[in-house]
Amino acid sequence: MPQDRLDKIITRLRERQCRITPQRVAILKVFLSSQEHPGIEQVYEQVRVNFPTTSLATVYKTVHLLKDIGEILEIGCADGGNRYDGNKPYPHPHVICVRCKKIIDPDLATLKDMTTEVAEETGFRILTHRLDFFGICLECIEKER
Amino acid sequence: MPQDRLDKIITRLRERQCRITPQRVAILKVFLSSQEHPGIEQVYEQVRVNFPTTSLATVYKTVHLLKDIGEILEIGCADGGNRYDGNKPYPHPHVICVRCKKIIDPDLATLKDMTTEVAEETGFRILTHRLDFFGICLECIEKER
DNA sequence: ATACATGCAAAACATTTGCATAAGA
DNA sequence: TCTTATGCAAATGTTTTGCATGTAT
Repeated sequence: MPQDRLDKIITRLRERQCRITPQRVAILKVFLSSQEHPGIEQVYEQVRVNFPTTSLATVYKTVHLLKDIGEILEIGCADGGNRYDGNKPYPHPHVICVRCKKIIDPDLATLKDMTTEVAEETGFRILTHRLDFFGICLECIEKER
Repeated sequence: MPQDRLDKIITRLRERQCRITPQRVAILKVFLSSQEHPGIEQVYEQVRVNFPTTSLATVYKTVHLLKDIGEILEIGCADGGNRYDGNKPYPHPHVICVRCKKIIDPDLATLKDMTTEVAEETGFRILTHRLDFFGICLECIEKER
């Protein structure tokens, strides 16, 4: 778990006069130590291992806060519940298995100046983007045989 | 409104032993004649002009059906309600204004063999993808001054 | 005639909100 | 101390579902 990043985020929260509560730290640690793009429910369950009184509302509020300050990225999954990326909180592609819901981050050589290209063509001031591929992962293809 | 496409979809529905009801035809016509990527509520209101007894549930069920057979594309808008594209029901990029919710389809020179690239790198069988840019359109930039 | 679709209301979810209480600073 | 965060329950908004009735074929 990247301790330096945790410290950096805590500092940023303090600067915003946000209070550093045990719940917030616990939620942050779940995001920073998870490679599985957890959803709200997973974060909630993880946090309740050590802080059993934590409420779902607090998880939602904290996630909203972290999203607002740009320290986690929301992956709109449309179907059941959003997922979040706390390790690479900037726009990047995802590959999502529609069977097991696994999400991985591919390396894409393409996808360079697409944002620039879109801005020039549309006149939009582009703030962010999302690029998600949906398919079936190797393991699920095997299982289907 | 592309009459030939409407006929083609109706034929496909018949082949699936689906019944061609006035509500379904009305919903289809809204999708085929709209360039504004309507949401459920817009379709509902449009359809009720001519068929005032139509229920929201019927709109949802028909949208689900059309999505299933691949004749409309769902644009996951995460925030308030999904939007749909009945004119280009295959994956293509969108540029979405976060202020006025306008959605336009840009022409992108890039974005060629990205799906192939992802499939090769991850082993996934890629079924579909989405590429959405979020920003502020020219009109909304003006209004903000 | 007989499936299948409709429309209504209720249910199911995810998420947000109001407010009294608890607890960081 | 004083303000902000928590936790609960209720509210919200979207989408789904069960079922009796209606209707396309």
